[in-house]
Amino acid sequence: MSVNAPTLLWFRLDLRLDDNPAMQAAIARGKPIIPVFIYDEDKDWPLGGATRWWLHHALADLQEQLSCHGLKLVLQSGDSAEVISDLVEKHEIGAVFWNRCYEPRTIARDSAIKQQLKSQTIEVESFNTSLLFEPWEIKNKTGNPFRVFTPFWKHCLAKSFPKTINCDLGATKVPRAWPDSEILDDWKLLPRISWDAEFYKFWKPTRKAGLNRLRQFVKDAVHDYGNGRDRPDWDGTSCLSPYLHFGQIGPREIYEALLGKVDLTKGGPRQYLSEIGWREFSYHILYHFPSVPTEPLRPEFEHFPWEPDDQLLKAWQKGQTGYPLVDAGMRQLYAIGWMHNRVRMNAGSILVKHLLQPWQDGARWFWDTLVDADLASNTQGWQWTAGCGADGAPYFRVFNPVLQGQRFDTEGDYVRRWVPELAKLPSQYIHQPWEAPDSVLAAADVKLCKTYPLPVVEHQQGRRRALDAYEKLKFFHKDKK
DNA sequence: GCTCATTTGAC
DNA sequence: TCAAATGAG
Repeated sequence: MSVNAPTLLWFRLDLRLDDNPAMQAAIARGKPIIPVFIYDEDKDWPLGGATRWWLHHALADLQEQLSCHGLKLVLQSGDSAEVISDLVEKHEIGAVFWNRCYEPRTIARDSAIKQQLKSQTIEVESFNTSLLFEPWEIKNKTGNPFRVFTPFWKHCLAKSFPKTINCDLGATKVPRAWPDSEILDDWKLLPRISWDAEFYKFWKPTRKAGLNRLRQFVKDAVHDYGNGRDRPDWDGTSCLSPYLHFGQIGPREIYEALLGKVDLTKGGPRQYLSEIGWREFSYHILYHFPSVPTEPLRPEFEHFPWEPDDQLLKAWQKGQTGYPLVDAGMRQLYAIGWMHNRVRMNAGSILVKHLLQPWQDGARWFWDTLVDADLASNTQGWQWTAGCGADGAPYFRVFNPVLQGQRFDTEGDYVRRWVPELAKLPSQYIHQPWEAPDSVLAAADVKLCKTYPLPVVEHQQGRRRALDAYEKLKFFHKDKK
């Protein structure tokens, strides 16, 4: 091996140069650095349209940042193990560093790659930059993983939080010869039909924009996060989820941005930090129970009497359920690749409870359409909604989308923004157009069943049916025992 | 085994 | 006020 055997720096869901321990290790090694990103499509969870869009821009942004230090981002597509072994051989790589991912298949793949490289006596090391705490570090007193959020997070809060990693980017060394790179545009991550126009209005998928958003959020919204996070008609959430997913911003950076500026022990800031905690918890669960993306964590739910129905699923996907709050959310999702969390809970609840559609179908749709589609968080969210996961909502809690709308979108501005055919309805009726007198409907140009549907399932009836289904499950469970 | 506590609600 | 299962200690 030559004395200057370069370091291969393998980028994955850590698309930033700061607070990047693999990067810092590569710099510290003192050899030329070859950054690479491998487009290796997962067979079970291929990237959805929205995440492909985000990834394209995140990679372009990373290319630009690397070029400031004379570095390139080598793009290769194909099987990760093959691409890496090919690069290692052709470019006499001396070390391979990366930051860890935690999806079950990725763990298996990366472990195999690590072993292979070790057997070739190549230096190889992986690091943590995506989580505050490694999933295997957190255990309850019996040595088992937590299954309930509150004790999990209390346990975490009692530990000292990790600091960001300083990267000495001025000290990077550039290789004499660069490996061939594919062209980002050739990966065709951007949509062919331009359905993404609204994406550009709402998002700036660069690290710098994410940092700006973070700074703004810490300055303004985090103080009233307790109320703001529940209002889809306000701008009260951080909107950092896609940046977090792709690692353009890390949780350590968020923690540090809050530290010293706000009191993290109470109020909005404490609540916001606990949302970062839910992200940690989701990864904890995914790591310890790797089948959760497709299987309910509570085994009795395998026998839940779902009633899969393509028409109902499609009505939900298109935002045609007849419940304005839910439809607004589903259309917001399709338009900008994101939905307010309060509305995600309501949209999920309607699909799973009122419509009796399997939560996995909802999770798949979210996976395809969300810019922040994240296996751990998406899975956790849907299992929570369906009541079949860790720390799930009690089954008898069925959201009433009308009351939720009236409570959290009080004037109906959110509905007006995303369901324009209801825009002229007065606030009193906007969450329940079927209750409006004919004269009000006429004045608002709403023709029920024509311009906007009646609820696909009436609330009381849907609620009753869901509760009955859960009730059956309970008996089945007791019989088995 | 006993006690304590529990993200997001509404009939 | 209600509900009530279950994890954690």
